[in-house]
Amino acid sequence: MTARWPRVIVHADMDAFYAAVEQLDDPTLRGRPLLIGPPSARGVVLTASYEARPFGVGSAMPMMRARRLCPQALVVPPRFERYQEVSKTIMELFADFSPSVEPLSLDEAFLDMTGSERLFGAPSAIGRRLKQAVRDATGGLTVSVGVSGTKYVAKVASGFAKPDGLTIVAPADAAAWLAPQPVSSLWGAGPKTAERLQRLGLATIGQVAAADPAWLERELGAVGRRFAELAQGRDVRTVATSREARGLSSERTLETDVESRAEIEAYLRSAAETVAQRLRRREIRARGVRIKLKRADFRILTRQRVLPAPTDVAAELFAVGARLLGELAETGPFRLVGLGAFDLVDARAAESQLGLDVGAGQARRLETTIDGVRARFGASAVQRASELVADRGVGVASNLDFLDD
DNA sequence: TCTGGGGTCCTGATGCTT
DNA sequence: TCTGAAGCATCAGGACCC
Repeated sequence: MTARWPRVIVHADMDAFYAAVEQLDDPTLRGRPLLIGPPSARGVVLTASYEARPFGVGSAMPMMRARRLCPQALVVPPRFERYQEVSKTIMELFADFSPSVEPLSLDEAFLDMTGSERLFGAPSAIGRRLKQAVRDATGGLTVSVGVSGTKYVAKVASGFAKPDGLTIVAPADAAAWLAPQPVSSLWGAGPKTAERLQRLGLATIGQVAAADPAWLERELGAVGRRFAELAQGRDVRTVATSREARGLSSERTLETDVESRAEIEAYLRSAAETVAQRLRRREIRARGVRIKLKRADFRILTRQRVLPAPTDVAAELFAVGARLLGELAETGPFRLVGLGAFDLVDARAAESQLGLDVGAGQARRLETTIDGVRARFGASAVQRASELVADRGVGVASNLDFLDD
């Protein structure tokens, strides 16, 4: 019997999630190489099924290249609503195991299982039960699970024996277990940073652990200090059940590059509508707008501006976006156009700040019409009201009872 | 052999205020 | 009134993650 761990952190990561869901829903796809992703010429692979991976195909690979490497693979367009539905089932199941669940994406989450040994057994038993529960609840999907004393080690462990893996790393063994892993396994070390570490003579996590943390910080900045801690198996981050969104954006890679100002504006307008709708759905507003353009040579340009007042109105987001575009000296052609909102604030807090409370029953009290709203709250409120109408598919905007929800 | 979309965090430059 | 330092906010870009 091992000594009781100070913390028991589980990282659960579904195997080839999108592809696995497609194979679950359509038995004729089982055992076949699948590429989940848009069939467009400029798309990339979102997920490759395990049958496709031996051909050298993986996530983020350009679809055209993946199809050349694995011509027999079937390209399946993603069905995000379905993945969200399955994800909801899985996350609800995780909540039965622990009140402290932190979803990282549709297909992975951390669970803090500290203190649950009496109920679920030792860490290995927790892992086995979780895997079986996912299989039962989804009708056969597999999940890889890592269990350790910190988020970082649990995460590396879950990726250690994919697919359908279960890796347990006792906190006392964490540093030794991490030591032979490549530096690319460090959280926050992508290709660029891994290469920098290599140039510094550090190829494994053990070598990072043995390096002087002050030197690492001098060489790499804040990341260096973090790497030193992670490499020694130290990670004080807790499982966070809720996180406030910091920004929200919509962007699109175009089938062909665009140069005309009018065309770029049309894409900005559409992105502004998407962003505004999502802001309203979450009852938040943006205090800043950012536009993003990617040139044909892949150089990314961004321009941002802080707004005089928080907004969730598409027309206002677009107006600022168009102004930023107008101030830009670069002319394109551009392959991607996007618009984002940042510095998000709670809608009700923003409303009370502005005296623009059209959301909470006030509209009905006024027995309101659009003109009434305009007189009382100004044109921006009218604009917001009409966008709310559009959101809900209501044809006539004269009665604003629908605002009271 | 061509490179997505939606996010987060960090860094360095710059400008404003105290 | 001028100057410099410090602190802060803003901005643009880079890197990373799933």
